[in-house]
Amino acid sequence: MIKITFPDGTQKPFIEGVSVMDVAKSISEGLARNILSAKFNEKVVESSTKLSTDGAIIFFTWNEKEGKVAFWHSSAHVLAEAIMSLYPKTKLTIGPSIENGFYYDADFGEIKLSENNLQELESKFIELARKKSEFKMRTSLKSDALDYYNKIDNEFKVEIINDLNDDDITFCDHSDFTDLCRGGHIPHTGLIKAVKLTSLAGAYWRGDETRKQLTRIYGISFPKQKQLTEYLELVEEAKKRDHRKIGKKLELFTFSQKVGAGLPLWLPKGAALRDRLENFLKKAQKKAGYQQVISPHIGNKDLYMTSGHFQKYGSDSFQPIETPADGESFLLKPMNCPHHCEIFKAKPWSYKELPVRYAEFGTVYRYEQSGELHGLTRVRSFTQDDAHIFCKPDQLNQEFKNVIELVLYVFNSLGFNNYEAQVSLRDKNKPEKYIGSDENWELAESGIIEATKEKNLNYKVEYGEAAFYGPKLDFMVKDALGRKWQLGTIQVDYNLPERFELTYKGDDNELYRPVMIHRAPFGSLERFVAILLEHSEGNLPIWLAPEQAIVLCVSEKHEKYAKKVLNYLENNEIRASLDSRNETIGKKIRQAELNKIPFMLIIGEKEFKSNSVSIRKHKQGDVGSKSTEDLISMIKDEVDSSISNFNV
RNA sequence: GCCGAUGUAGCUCAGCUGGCUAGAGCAGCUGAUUUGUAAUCAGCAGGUCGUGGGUUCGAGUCCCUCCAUCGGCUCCA
Repeated sequence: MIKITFPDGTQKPFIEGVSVMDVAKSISEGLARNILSAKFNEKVVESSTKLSTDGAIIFFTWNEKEGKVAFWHSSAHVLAEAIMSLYPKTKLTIGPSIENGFYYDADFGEIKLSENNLQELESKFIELARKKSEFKMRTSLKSDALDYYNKIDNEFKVEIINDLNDDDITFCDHSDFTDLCRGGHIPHTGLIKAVKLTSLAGAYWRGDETRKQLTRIYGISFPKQKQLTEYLELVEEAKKRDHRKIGKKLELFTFSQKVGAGLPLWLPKGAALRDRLENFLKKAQKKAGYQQVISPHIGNKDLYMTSGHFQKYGSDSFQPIETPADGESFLLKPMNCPHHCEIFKAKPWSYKELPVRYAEFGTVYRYEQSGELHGLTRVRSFTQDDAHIFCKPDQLNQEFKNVIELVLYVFNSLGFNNYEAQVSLRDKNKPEKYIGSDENWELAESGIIEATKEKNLNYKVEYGEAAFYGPKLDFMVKDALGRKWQLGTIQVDYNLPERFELTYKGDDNELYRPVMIHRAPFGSLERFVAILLEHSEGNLPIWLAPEQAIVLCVSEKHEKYAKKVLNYLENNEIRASLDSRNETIGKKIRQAELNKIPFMLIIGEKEFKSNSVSIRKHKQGDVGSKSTEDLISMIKDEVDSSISNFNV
């Protein structure tokens, strides 16, 4: 007999060799029907796994993440089976579960798959799933596994197996299909009731651009048809939050083929919105001791040779601008730091004057790959809310923490509560990707980690994500479709000060090297506005809203009084407009609602006579009428309470 | 840059297997109406069908080039 402990602490004896599924059945038939995955002593097991020792068991259903992982991973197996049955010459590679669904990467050889083929794959998938084939794990010798894949000429699987350290290789069989696999499956294929193969994409083998491009099929599956329908509806809903749509509708920005891909054009309302964001940050930065500087949009190539950016990015970037003079060339500014370094160099510094904090809303230009452009989130011209702090090494920790404070203030003020903090360090195996000494890197990395810990930030570490001159603390936020984007960033840099030979004089009359912090709470205005629009669905906080109020008159007869009200609003610095068109009040309201204007002020005979306005709030409807004075204070109160102040 | 898809009026879309002067709704303009909390009615105007080439008696429709956009991959100072 073995003793099995359940999550609630109870223990039950079982005959040695009892299967995970049998244990589940002993609790209830219902659980047994719903179980998708299980862990025994912290290890993922199959439902068919036979247990032979004492231990703790946890079952997972669709409601748990682990259940979904097993479900989607198993779905990838069925997809692979469907692929092999329709395209027998395909070489399978890998097929993991992902955040929302799963994919399988395969080499289809000469066959060019298009989205039309997904339909038949989907039908085949369902046909195979309905067979209710059990997933069974099987162990094989490494040499046998290699023989098998060499025989069917699958160099990808051979490579995977060769990279495995284990002597025993595991396979997962279901029906007549087998695949190299680590394990973690649902009991049988029949549990997969609904599947949608969502898209087709090219993906490089092992994510390496220089290696073979495979065909990736993305899909998502569910235990119930209804869940699939709901999921697809959710995706449709999310698409409505797309900043590209909202931005167009609200007339914030546009693109022009003639101007060029990835070069956003800000329309008046969008430009004004940016202006408000800039002023908001400028105000906080002033309090935090930053000084605004301004640098040109181009810089001599030598500047970027000194910084190292040209060597690193020169060939993949906008090419230098040549002048009539011999050997003179300029680069479009791809970042502001070198300029700020030169600003710092404009005069000698005493340790008493540090830290120096230079801020600039600097527009930069980067030649992003054509396939990478994406609305406002990935563009070729964007404005960073950039600043560089030059400080003494012993000031670094405090300065870094102050910057975290500022970033969090920005995020909180704009309602980004679901950010992810990421410490991006270098990949020590690829020293060629970075500049500077190991010693400087160690200092910078430990500096970031220390300060981040002291601020009690929850963070995860990513290796190989650092900038080439230093490590970063990035703040990642998801868009409407769950894609992660880096917004705020704080970087510690010991290297550029060295390359630019920046110095300050210490109390011992010796010259010292300052440390540099690069930071941008928004990241870029473009990306920030994009994510802000997706999060708010275009319903911006009222202090940011392009239009805070609109006066709607019931008929043209009331235009004169309406103008008076508008005037009054404008004199009180409320952004407002008047809709006095010859249209019904219903239509004007509808349009104001669609334009997401927070306050709609309706004016007709009644209001004219009583010298009042009838107030309707966006998404809320009629909230009664008020005198114009009360209206102003009501709006002002709401504006004031929608923005918080930065306290140092 | 790579894989796949898409591109028709300012916007959202229709246009079957190639066949008369390319359609609709919204927006716009003109007129009627003077309106009370999410679309008043009528008329008018608006399109080199992304671009360039090709096949054909004939191309929005088929083929190729390029451009742009969308979903991914790679990249992201």
